Amino acid sequence: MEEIRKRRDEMMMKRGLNPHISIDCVIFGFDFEQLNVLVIRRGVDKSKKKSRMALPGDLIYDDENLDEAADRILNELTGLKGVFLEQVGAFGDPDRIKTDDDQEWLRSIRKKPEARVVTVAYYSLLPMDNCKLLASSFALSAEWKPLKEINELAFDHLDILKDSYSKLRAKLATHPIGFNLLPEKFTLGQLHKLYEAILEKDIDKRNFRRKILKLDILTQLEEKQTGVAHKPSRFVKFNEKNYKKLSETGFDNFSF
Amino acid sequence: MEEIRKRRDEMMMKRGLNPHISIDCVIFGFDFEQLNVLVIRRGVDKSKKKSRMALPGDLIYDDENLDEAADRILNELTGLKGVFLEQVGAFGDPDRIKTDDDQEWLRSIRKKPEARVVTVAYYSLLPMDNCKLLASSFALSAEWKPLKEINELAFDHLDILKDSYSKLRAKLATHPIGFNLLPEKFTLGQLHKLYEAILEKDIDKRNFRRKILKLDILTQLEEKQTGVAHKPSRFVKFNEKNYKKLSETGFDNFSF
DNA sequence: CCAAAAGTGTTGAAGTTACACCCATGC
DNA sequence: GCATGGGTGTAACTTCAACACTTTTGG
Repeated sequence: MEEIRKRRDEMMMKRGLNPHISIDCVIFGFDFEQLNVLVIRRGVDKSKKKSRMALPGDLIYDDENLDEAADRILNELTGLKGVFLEQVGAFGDPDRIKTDDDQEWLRSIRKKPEARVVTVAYYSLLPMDNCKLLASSFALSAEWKPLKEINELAFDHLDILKDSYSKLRAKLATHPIGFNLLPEKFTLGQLHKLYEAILEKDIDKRNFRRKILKLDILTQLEEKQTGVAHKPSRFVKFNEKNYKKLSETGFDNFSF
Repeated sequence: MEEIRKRRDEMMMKRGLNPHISIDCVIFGFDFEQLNVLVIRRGVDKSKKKSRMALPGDLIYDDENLDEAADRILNELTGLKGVFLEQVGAFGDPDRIKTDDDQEWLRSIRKKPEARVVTVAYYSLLPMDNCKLLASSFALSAEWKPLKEINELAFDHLDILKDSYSKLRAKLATHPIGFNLLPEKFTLGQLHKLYEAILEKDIDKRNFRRKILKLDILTQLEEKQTGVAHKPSRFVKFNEKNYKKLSETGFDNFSF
């Protein structure tokens, strides 16, 4: 703990941490069954009761903009670069630091633990497979947790998570972003399950396939699944060009 | 100028201005012809060249949350309370203060003009009629300007405006929010023009009316227009209950 | 042979688009 | 009487929702 603070203090000297603005990231991953969120252990475990987990986040540096800071946090934690990342918004209730536990945690990592901090939340979609979970300057450890099982988080992180999730669902209704949660090659069945998991409802298989295919953003590959105990599915990947275009325009609807 | 700073300094003593976070508001109004935006004059007119205009905005107080701060700014400027207000997001490029002009303005109103400030942007929709334009602690004067004629603004306010506008359009495609720009009683023709103005395209009159009416959020009134040189239109107003419900759920579409 | 997911079409209902004329009013 | 926007219906087309069976593989 003392170590962490020391290292951070050194960093601050060099680069200029801004103690008033932080970034928190809601990192979504899909394990082909359900939606998961990356949460960190803070490690204030003094009194043996398990401390609440938190969203990964950090203060920003004075020489980086908000998107860059979010990118940095994501990269420190997962080793990934250039993944889907979108701002959710700013959260800044004066009383967002609620519990003693939270306060203790802040004292352990911040120079001015009592200062009001406004946090800017981002959500990110990434393929869970080629993603390591690294300890980092702001997290003792990190782990994936099913979205449905997350009932409490430190600070106002549960609010942030809820907002992020509803933003994800809204965006999914107008933009083909779900793909960001899957590996490069995937099957329509996986995509189908992904939509069902995010939207929390059953979707008719035939209608789903028709609708997705009509978007014309997928290229069918020759390669098939192996080692599955059922008829193997053909893999698909993006048609990058069409996908980009559609990602920008979206397929809005009350459209006239 | 000196006056303004003095008054603000007093306020800060009492209440605690947070010099690191500001709020900027994009206030949209509709004059039955086109979309307008409320911009303020900053009044740094020393060198006689007209200074650029800006979005209304202010630092936040330490005891108010972000939504409250936005509400306060809006209320100071227009006298209105409880109007439609939605967060756009945080903007915080380290170099958002671009010109000498901007820097001079900051020196005139802020204690620490060189500090990095992250701003949280909101957009607001309000009926232009019962809205006064008041000078306020952060604006010498305010005026409506057609959106289309705004080609430059101070700081990064033009970026904020663009983002707000596209957020407005996206939201309009899924939620019946356009009504917030109209007075309590309005005609379908006015609403039609409003949609055309925001979406920047012609919309077939009959299809528009059918689609809007099918939402079942309007109540037809007996009262008709007077003093118009054509067949007078019946006024309509909301069915509050249905409107609320639809505002929350939206009428999304890629929906399965 | 059994379990498990892949893959495939049709039909009826609902929604969308495009389009033209008469009406009520002020001047 | 003329200019202006208000108000109305239909037909062709597209999209959507609901629904069941055969195929391929592993075990």
